[in-house]
Amino acid sequence: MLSSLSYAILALLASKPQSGYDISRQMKPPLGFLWQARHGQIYPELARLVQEGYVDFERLDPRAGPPRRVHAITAEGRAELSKWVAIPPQPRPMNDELVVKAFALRKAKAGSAVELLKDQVKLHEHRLGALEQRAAAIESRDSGAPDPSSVRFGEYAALRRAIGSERDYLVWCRWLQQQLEPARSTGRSKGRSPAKRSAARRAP
Amino acid sequence: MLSSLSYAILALLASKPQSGYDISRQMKPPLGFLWQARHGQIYPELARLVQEGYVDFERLDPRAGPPRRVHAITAEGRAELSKWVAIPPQPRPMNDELVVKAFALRKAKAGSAVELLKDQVKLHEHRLGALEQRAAAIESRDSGAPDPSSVRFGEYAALRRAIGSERDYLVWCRWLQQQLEPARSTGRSKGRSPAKRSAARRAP
DNA sequence: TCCAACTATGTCAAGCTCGACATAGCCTGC
DNA sequence: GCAGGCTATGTCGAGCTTGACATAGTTGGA
Repeated sequence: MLSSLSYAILALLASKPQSGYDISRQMKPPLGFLWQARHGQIYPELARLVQEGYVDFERLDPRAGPPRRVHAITAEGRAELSKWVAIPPQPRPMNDELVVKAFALRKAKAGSAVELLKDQVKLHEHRLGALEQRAAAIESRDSGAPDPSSVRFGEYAALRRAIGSERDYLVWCRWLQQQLEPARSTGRSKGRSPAKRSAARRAP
Repeated sequence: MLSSLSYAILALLASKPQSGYDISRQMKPPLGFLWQARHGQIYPELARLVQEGYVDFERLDPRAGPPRRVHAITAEGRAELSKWVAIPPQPRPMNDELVVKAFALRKAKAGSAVELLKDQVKLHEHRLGALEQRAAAIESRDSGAPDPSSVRFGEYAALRRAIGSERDYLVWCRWLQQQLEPARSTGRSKGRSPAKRSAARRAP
């Protein structure tokens, strides 16, 4: 049985032959949106896939720069991948430290929490922007969403998932900021009525 | 340096003294919404926290059932927790097999993919329902969202995050289903106009 | 009566992931 | 000239996580 990472590598190689370095760039956190991994994990996995016969490679010696190993998926690799695609996925927990910090917020000063949230919002806005740009590039090329039979459909579907996820994350961060702001202000909140405060906190 | 799991345990113990079993029930996948972990990871971590002095416990021997160890956070534990809450969180990648499968979808029959999505939707609808019920219970108790100073605020914030995440996941699953359905139908699609098909696929 | 499921705690091997270390040539700016 | 950054590949130890195995009393149904 191959690891999930192996299948992610096979999926990338099925879309286009490429080097381990190319793969690691696409999977590199925090911008990777298919499967995040570091090169330290990718190269050994790639070597294993070659050994098992699911992938082969060709050495390329460009004039400039170090030699590259361009990997391609084999017929066996394609068969293995399509078998795997049809079986139910294993859900992985999305354990997020920020959620734990929000849970334990009462133990901290509200000020540091707001600082922390601002940084998080900035980080996720950056990632969201990059993802949206990529999705927009595909949409302008295909005049909307690509057809499921298109080579670009897979990337587009993965992008939509990542974009939705980031937007939702930002919505939550901003909701949390809004909750904390009235409590933090030392002077300004005096002018605000309790009714207004309560309305701002009310769930939709 | 403690692990993220340790802080999640401390956060739970800060809200209420409880046994390792209680903690493992709250963290048990797939319903855990603060931090997911199995008991096999929780008990050793709890023992370590006791050894480090961040947690202590009391043996309780109920008439019925096996003896329980009710753990409580110490003053040192609270200090450690509030120090940690103020530092920036480490982002963990949300690697989802289903996204990889969607990426590699062209390699599979559309039929099995739709089957698979239906199962996923059912699973996530179930989790979403359970989370919404919990959130609703808190909202009815507090007539809306709890105040940030409330003991229930942390749980409510974590719940909102999990609920948003599930809803977003379901939106994506249904979008993907919609994309695949027209392509899968062998006879029914003949009556549908290409314009309609294209409009259904268009990005918002 | 026996089997299954739940409470309650614990251990452990195997596998996955991260971050650091290592090498080496090329290019750009100071 | 040289420091820093990029391309490009690889190794490795430490730590995190999973899933199975282990124990043992209680409750409820077939």
